[in-house]
Amino acid sequence: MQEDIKTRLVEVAGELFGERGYEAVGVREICQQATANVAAVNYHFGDKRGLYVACLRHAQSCRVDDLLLPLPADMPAAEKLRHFIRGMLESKLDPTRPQWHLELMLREMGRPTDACSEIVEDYIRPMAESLAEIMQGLLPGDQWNRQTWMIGFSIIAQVLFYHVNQPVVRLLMGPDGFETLSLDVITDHITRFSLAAIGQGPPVDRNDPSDVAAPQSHK
Amino acid sequence: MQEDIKTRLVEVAGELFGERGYEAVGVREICQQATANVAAVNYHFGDKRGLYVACLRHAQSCRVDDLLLPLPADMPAAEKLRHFIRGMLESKLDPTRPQWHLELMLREMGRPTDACSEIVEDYIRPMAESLAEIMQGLLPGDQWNRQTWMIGFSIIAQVLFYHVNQPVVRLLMGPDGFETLSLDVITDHITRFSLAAIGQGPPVDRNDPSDVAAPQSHK
Amino acid sequence: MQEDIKTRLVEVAGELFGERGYEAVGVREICQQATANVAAVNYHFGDKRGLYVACLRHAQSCRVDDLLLPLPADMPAAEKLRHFIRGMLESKLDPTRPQWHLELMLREMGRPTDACSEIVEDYIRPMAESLAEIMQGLLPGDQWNRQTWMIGFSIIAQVLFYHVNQPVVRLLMGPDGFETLSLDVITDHITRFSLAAIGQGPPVDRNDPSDVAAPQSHK
Amino acid sequence: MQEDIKTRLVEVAGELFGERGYEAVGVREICQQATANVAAVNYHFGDKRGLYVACLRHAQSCRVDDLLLPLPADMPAAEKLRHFIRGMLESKLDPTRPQWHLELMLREMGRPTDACSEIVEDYIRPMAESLAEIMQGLLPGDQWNRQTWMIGFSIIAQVLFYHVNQPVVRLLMGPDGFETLSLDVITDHITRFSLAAIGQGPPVDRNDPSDVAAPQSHK
DNA sequence: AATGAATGAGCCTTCATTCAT
DNA sequence: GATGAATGAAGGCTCATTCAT
Repeated sequence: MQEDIKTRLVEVAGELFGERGYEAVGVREICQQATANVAAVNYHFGDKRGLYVACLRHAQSCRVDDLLLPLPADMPAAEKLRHFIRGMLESKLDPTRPQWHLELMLREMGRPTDACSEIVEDYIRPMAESLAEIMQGLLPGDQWNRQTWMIGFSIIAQVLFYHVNQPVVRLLMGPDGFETLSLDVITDHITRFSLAAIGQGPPVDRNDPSDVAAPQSHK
Repeated sequence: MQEDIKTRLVEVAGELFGERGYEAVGVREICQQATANVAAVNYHFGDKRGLYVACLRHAQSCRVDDLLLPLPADMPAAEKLRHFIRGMLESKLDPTRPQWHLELMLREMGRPTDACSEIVEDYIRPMAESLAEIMQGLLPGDQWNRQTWMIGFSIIAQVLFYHVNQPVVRLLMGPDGFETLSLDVITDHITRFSLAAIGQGPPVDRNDPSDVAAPQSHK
Repeated sequence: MQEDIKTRLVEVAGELFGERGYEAVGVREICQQATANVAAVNYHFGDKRGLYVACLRHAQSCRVDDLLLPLPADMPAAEKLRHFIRGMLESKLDPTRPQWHLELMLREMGRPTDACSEIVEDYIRPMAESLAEIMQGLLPGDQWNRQTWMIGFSIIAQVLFYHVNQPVVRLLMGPDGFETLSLDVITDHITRFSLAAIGQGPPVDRNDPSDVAAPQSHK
Repeated sequence: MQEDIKTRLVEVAGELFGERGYEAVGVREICQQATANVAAVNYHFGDKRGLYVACLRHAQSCRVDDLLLPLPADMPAAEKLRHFIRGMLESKLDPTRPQWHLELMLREMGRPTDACSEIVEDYIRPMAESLAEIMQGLLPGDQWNRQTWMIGFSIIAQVLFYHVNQPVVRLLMGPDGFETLSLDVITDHITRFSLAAIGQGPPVDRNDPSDVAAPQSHK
């Protein structure tokens, strides 16, 4: 038997909202793809916006779980960071999992609606805490001073960049250059760049020949 | 006498597009706010999309010039980088100029339309080249290998983060904490973080007491 | 209870289209006269053109049946022709049935759209075949050579003339003269003219005094 | 030097109106094709309808002349009739002369506007008189009784049929059959059909083999 | 005399939503 | 509880027309 209609509606709508934005998607299309009645959205969620926040909530409830899975205690902090970064990047590039969860969040963060603060508390802050914990392993000290925030932002920023600005990156580097930016390459770069910035690794070298030849030497 | 109607249309529309996105804004509203006729958009710009790209072009033409002003040749490369970063950040926070210029571009980059490649070529690429030149001063070598791109992206990413995710940052740090993130503080952090990452400066230290007390020691 | 809304829409639209043409009629006006919502046209017929072809189909389905009713096998061929001609003329003058059915078809024939070929096949060709059959009774021979077509056209042409050019005829003959053109008079004239043309009756004589006095001697 | 703007406007507009109908043609298109200003129509003709009636008048003034050119007095009446029929048909099929004059008239006759009665008096009635004169040569007698009118209508009707219903004829006969309907063939048929109908020629025979082989034996 | 920039009414269509079933 | 037919508001756009020049 097919899934619950409400669930189906949320999943279809989430995907479309993530893909094309709130305004560009019509309820007709959503209901049709979910094999539901046109009135189903209004019946189950009050109105279109109600469905949107339902998607947001669903996305956050799903994501929190697998982004925060505890890493082995004996893993080196640098390796934990790499996992964290890779985990965030993965959802965008991994075609096997629905990417709209993160997509939707990013959209919400870029231009916050009423539901934004909720998202931040339930989704973003846990992630930030997770990252803070990792950094605590790298640079023990006071946990939440401004400096810590900013370092965290610098790391997250790099991840988000590849997430959000993919098309611009493609245009800048050309299709061929862009193709070489595998998940591994990006993960490796951000990790090394960030570790070096906080004095926990060797600096990144533009002229490092190993980079071009064997992008992921630390895998 | 009031401004040229075409200009007024672009300014009003740009603001609204930047604020709410292309689809969420109607030409009727634009024309009303610009005290213009409903048909004015179609008359002057062909159609709504035409007005949109006109906004995009206007935004880009305003921005490009002042971001690329040549820096003194004798300025240290590290200082040039700081200026570059500060320049980008400034445009967001400077209240004397309409902020929709950047808003609109960010929107376009996040969900590129046909006009995106043009923006990239005319606005983004020159900026990238400007940054590459600075980096050439810091780390002489091949100019455009992949490593170079990624380092550039890591720097830009941090700047964009504070542009795009301002509301999230405020929510995470709380209003008080957020207030301390002056333009100087952010500039300083990104510059130091990036220089350290490429081995051109001391690592960033979360526990550095000087940071909290006197954020911008290099000013 | 009032008629089905779809029917009402077709009837109102058909009348207006027949009266003023496709382009000169707006959906607003149609819906208003049919006491329906503005969106009703698009909901029920897809778009305005959809309503138009619906009108066309309705018109054709109403007409086809009663024009083709089989005539008694023992009726003389000449009499069959008279019935055929009278049948065609009747539909124009019969006040009990909406005259827009024919109006619309004539319009379509004069300036054919995509739907024209359909009308021709479903409405015109059966009529042509019906006429051909009658002529086969008058002049046995090959059924569909070019000559046959042209004779048929000459007959139909006369009927259509009185349909289409009624106002011109009135102006030319004056109101009084026009009044004497009863259905019987016209039927009689066309029948006699056509029969004479193919050698199946006495020639028409402009000076025949019986005509003026007792127009329909064969009634 | 180029023609007068007013003339150019009338000619371009007449052609377009004749081709696509009044409503389907915009003043923009007219002015553009006439290399005139958008406001020229309103300036010279008051409004769009003013231009339309100007076209009508122009058409009538042109047509009257060459349709009524006096035929040689010694020409047999039957031959005069053939010339008359051919003259009317010609304007449609002859590509060297602008066909919109007649086109426009037919349009006006089919659905008369305010200008119709004027057209009838200035254009149609002279034509009718011309035809009546020819018929007087064929069947001397009272000039304007009803019978005369109807015979005239029967002749005109056939001509108009091929004029107006060209597309339907094409669909009915198929493209190949239609191609054989040259100007000569049609002229010949109508002439023979009409002469036979009034007892001034041999009847038309569907099975006449000469027709198929040599369509215009009387040429 | 003639222009062309600018107008506002109107066009068809699509939208999210509602209501009787 | 759930539907789908039907709604009215709003969408972007084109139109014939006008007015200052």
